[in-house]
Amino acid sequence: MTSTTSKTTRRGRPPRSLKQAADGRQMIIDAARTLFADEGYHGVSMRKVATLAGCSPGALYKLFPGKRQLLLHIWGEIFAELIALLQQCYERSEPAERLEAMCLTFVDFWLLRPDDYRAIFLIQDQPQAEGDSYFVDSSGIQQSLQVFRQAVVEAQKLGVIGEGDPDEKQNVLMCGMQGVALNLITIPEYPWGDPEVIKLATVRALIAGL
Amino acid sequence: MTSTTSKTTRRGRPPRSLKQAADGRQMIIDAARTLFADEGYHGVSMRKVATLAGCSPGALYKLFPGKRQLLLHIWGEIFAELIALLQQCYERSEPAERLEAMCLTFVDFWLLRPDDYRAIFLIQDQPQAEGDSYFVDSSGIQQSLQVFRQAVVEAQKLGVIGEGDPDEKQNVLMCGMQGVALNLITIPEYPWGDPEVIKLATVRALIAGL
DNA sequence: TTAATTTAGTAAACGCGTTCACTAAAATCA
DNA sequence: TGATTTTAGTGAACGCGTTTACTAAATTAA
Repeated sequence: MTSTTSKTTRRGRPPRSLKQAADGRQMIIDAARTLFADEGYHGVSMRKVATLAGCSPGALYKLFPGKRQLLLHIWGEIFAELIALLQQCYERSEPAERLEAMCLTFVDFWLLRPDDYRAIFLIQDQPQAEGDSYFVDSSGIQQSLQVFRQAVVEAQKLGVIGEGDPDEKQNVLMCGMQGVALNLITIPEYPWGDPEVIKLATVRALIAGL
Repeated sequence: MTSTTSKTTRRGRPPRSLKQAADGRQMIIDAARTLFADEGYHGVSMRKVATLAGCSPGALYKLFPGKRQLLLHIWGEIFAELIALLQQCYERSEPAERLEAMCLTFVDFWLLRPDDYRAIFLIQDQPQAEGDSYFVDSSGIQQSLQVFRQAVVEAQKLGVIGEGDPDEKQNVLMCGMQGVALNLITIPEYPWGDPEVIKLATVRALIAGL
């Protein structure tokens, strides 16, 4: 124990308050967003973000551990788009075909946005620090995917897919769908055949096999 | 027509002969291989390769359009390892479980080599030129995967998976397996649960649903 | 006040992939 | 023999992500 109350007055310059830090982060995110909207992914560089945010490149690293963690907040918007589409799909489809329709929507979403897909999944700078669940926590992916999760549960009730842990079923579906997107987008030279065919075949196989 | 015989004597310095170019490429590849063996992926930089090969960084771009196309030749060796494992797996397993065993081997291979996986699939510098099927052609992936293809065909004969285009079945399986690897490797923060569980669940779902 | 301590932020540097202006070399044409 | 043309190869440069040495600022302790 350093002290009983542990409120031994600190000695040097105080760090930014949480609010200050959050505000600073928001400034930077806004700058990045502007840059992204104007010039696309390739236009978002740490140097340009810093310039637009009115600070030095190094200063960004006081608030974000790296570029990836900064871009995360932009990716959140793209996921929001995906979720919105899934929601629409959920509402407009019949229960029996709902899961398949949503899965196809999921894959199509990425196939139509190969650049976004690459930027989100394919950019891994260095061996990421362990335990800092930055990605999922900060963008609330899990919660957003709840509509998908619900479709899984309902499909189970309808007997479209088997019983068992719905989280596991959902994960299997997501892995499979991302696999299709990954392969078609990053290895376009391989003779995958008609994208529609492999997309449909994969989704149906997964649903039939679950 | 510029000329009937079209063998109008060329005017300037002649370009490297095909053999010269191939030899030059081999020098560079060997340098890259050495660097890779000594220092891993992060040790392979165009500058260091050039130094080791005894030329300037710019010279590399006369023989390779970019780093990715240079690394391709190293990746070929990694694939060879994978193919060897698949071959072993084929020989050691019973026909009825062969396909599942090989699929699991496939996924495990990447899960045990996340750095290799990232280096091969996740590094996409710029929008790739269209039509230059560099990846598949140069490393002969398709031909190497024949043992897998054979397992698919045999599984069809045994009724383990359904009938239909075996290429399509193979593609679906590969997409699914890569999907598992991709997700577990690049989004480790997400609660995928036990890797073994999702791996097995995905492979079995695919096989059961095909 | 002054010294000590802690943080914020900057400017320069590092190594990177890649491009480009340029020089050197090797061939043909006059 | 030049003069010309085409390619090989170099070295400097660009912009990048990131790190680091340092300065400025803000606080407490003496």
